[in-house]
Amino acid sequence: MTAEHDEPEVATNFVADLIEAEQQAGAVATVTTRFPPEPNGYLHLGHAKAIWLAFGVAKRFGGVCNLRFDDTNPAAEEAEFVESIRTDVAWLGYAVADERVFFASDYFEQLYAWAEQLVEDGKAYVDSQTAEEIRDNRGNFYKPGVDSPFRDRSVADNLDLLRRMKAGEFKDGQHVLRAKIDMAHGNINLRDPLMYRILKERHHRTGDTWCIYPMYDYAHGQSDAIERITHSLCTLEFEDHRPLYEWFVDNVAVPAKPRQIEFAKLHFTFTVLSKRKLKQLVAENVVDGWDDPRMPTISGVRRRGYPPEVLAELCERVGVAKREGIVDVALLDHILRENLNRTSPRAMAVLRPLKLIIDNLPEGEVMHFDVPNNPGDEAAGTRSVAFTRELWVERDDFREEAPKKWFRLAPGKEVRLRSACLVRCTEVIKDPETGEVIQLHCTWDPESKGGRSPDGRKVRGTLHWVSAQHAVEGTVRLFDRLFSTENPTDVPEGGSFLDNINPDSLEVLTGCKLEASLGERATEHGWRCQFERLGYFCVDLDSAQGAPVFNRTIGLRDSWAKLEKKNA
RNA sequence: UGGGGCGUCGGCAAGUGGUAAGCCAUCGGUUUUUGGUAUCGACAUUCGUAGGUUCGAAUCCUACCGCCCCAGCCA
Repeated sequence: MTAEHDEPEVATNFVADLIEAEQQAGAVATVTTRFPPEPNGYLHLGHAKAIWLAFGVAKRFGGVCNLRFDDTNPAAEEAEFVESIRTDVAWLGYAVADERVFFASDYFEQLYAWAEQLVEDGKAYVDSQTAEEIRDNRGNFYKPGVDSPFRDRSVADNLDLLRRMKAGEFKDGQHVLRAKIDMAHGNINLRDPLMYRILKERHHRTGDTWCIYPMYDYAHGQSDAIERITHSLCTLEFEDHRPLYEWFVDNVAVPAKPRQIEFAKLHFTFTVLSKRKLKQLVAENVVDGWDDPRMPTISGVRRRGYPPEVLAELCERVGVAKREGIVDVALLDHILRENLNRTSPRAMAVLRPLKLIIDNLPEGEVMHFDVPNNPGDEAAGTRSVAFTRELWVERDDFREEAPKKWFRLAPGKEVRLRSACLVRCTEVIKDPETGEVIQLHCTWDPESKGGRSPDGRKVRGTLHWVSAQHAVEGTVRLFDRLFSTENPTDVPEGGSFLDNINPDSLEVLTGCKLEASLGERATEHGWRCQFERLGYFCVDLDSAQGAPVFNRTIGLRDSWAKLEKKNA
């Protein structure tokens, strides 16, 4: 047991390898990256990967990472999203200093000055075709584009027009500024891409100062250069934009030359991760908002009870590559459970209560048992739990006719009540009308206090329980995956991904019986624990004093359910 | 009929000329007062296919096949 503490291996990836190679090749500036969200929606698991990569790679090489809002389209963006994004990034564990938070809109003035320069250099022109004409003349995959009739305007005319565009003399769509590159280029992005469009739209930060706004391709690389970004990481669909990114950086007098590197997005089975679709789920009330615990948004998983470290661990294990793949959500589930098992204190709660009476225990007698808070972690200590004649146990833990390998309660069967004692079922009371089992009678073995088997007899079933007299009532929400098919977007002609919604993704249980200690947590929103034998839960935002509400983050692995299903 | 990418186990993913890591899933065993956890074992004679170079190829060459992205005044 000597110093075998190897630093936890940090998995490598092609981006890190690339930077390392650059550093070994010689003088490199401090690695600077950026996470550039557009403030037009909430962040989701896909963004978590981009954040983890951008911030992670910067940290790994002793550099920094900026948070830059790519707010070049006032028609879609709102300050509300700026706030939610900042909250989410911070929650993920990346404290971004205020002086590292930027906005593309901070650079509007500079970007415009460079645009005039490009015009003066004869490398940009004002096009006055209609949107439709521009589209038609752009050609397509098979047909080269056609030069705009305005392509050869004089520098003076272009400058004049551009200034008047900026001054607000024209209507939306009347003119655009385009880079003069090559209308016949195989890469359509280089067929004289638009740099500016007229948009008489109030911007969430610059207000009405501007009525022309730069397009992504023109703004992004230049913003990177201004911030001295060395490595501009983005997803694969921007690969064909790289030549354009480089064209601008080469033709504008920027102070530095950033490098764009693309990686594959994250995808999960049984999940949808596109802003458009997530927006649709919210808009059509399929879920209860962006932070619905079933949503794959950062705010959703936060409310669901995910610790932020789980997402970083996930990214670490999935890796970074250029291959577009779909990660099995089971991996996420596994990492989640692994974290929660290690960190969650245990408690007992009965979700679907059934009364159990111990006949040979006097009424009014209260015993207290010491229960470990985490059997895997002695340092977590123990707590005292009250035990009485009348208890609540889980309905699912009783079967009138025990199937093969059933270790739980059944007439005549003996089970262990966790940390308390052994009891044997002696009588089953049913509702004479409905036949429903409403109460169980048992006798306990006083020799088995603490749950030990006094004579070594095998008792394979162990049940969780709550003293009826001490129980606190609460609501528990059970979540299942939002979609019932592995690839929700794979739908037949005319179908919608909404057709694959799992109708049973939410189950709300009221009147659950919680161990007394749980009642004291009702206002500790986000507090996590394990309900023994059931899963990991956390206190929901809706929880209040006297009316606790718990969310099930994820269930425990259930090999009995699996066995039973297999035998069915 | 264009341009840009990608193809290694069911799913991720290492490997960059010396004879296929790891993780998840799956299956089986052990331990167990959570049918949980932990732990042990099984799981690619083969790297999209076909040729070629080489003593030796997932790695180099050639051809072919398959999949993804691009035709917003979105990012």
